[in-house]
Amino acid sequence: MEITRKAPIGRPRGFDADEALERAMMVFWEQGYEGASLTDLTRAMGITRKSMYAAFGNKEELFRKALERYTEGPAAYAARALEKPSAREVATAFLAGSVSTTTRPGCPAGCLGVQGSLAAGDSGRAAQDALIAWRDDGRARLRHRFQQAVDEGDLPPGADPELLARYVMTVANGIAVQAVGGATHSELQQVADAALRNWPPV
Amino acid sequence: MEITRKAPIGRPRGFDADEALERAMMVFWEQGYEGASLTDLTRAMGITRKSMYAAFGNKEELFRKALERYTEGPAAYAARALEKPSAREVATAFLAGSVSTTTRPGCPAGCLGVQGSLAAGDSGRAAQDALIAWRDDGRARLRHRFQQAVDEGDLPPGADPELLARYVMTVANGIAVQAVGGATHSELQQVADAALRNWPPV
DNA sequence: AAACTTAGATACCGATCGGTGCAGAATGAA
DNA sequence: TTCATTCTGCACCGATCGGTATCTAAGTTT
Repeated sequence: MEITRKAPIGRPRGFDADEALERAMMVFWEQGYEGASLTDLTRAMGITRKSMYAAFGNKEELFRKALERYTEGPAAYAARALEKPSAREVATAFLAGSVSTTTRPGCPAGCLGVQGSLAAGDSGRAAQDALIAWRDDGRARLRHRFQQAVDEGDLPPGADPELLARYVMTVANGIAVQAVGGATHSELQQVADAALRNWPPV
Repeated sequence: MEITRKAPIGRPRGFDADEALERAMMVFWEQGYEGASLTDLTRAMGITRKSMYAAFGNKEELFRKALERYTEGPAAYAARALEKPSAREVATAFLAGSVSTTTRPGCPAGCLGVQGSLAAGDSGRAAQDALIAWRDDGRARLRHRFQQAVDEGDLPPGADPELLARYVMTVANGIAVQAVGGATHSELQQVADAALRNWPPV
């Protein structure tokens, strides 16, 4: 029972799947799910349609994998923020990360988790639902973290973790919208600072 | 030189153009520019493609007219908010209006001015630009109003109208995103309250 | 070498996209 | 009535959509 599944017989893949997924993520980030055509995607990935289907399944699965990659890459600031020692630092790091990620040079403006999740035709409904679930998940993690802060006495007993999580997420979503409209890093960081000037907002 | 252009000869229009535009606005509101197909639009408007083209030009012009109608209808809260006597009331009314409009029963969730303006394929770029300009215009009006408040002594001399306008707009944009994700009126009103708990956020 | 799998290129599928052309009926002004 | 215009309805345009088929070439296993 040796585990010798090193190479699965046949000609090996001639492209770097991670690299290709990264490129696809950027296209989805900029154009959204419906706005990104297979022609756009495969051209950016440097592979043919057939190779894409063989490697990733179909457009929807490619999008889901791109979203995962986005979560672990550009959006990793969220997970890092949750590990900060105080609720104030969590909120501060979360918004600062959202500002940086939505205005990073060389990357599309805005947030992949927000792009294309607002309006959708029939073909984009599944992707839209996936993104709403993605944001809900992020909000739930913030809520749990703030609940923990209340339990630890870091936040006052009257603080409402649900409200605080929604508040932080709302500001972050607004920042993503502003970024697409051309707002700069420093402009949005000022907004983030203003949003947290009295924390918690009770 | 009499102005007798009452009826322009020929068979008169057999449908109410305002009513049709209202229906089109709702479709764009829900599905965005690219997500709304001509089939969706004309079915909702109750007219044929030909009639739509004769009355409104093309899809893009229809969208622009729908956006105007949105501004004067569901989004009229913005203009009303600007007339409030103090900056605090302006901000409060603006956010309350955005909460109500993005969660109004019988209307699509979210804001037409934000839907479909984040991600776009090639065919939606013009509409995307129009929406970004629309939001910029709203932000400029807020900025002027807050500048006036500073001039009048309603806001402290150190207050930054630019920042305040962007802050309010950012929260409103975030509220629109949250509404599409299913947030309720009361949840979002709590967020709006939290955002304005210390005003101005200096 | 045989078996197997993938790559690249190209053409194609049915469906839908935004937008038109056409036919025939309807309506009002001249 | 005559003429002009718009109505409805339907078929149609070229282009693009997501996805597939088919070919040959290439590389890695057994």
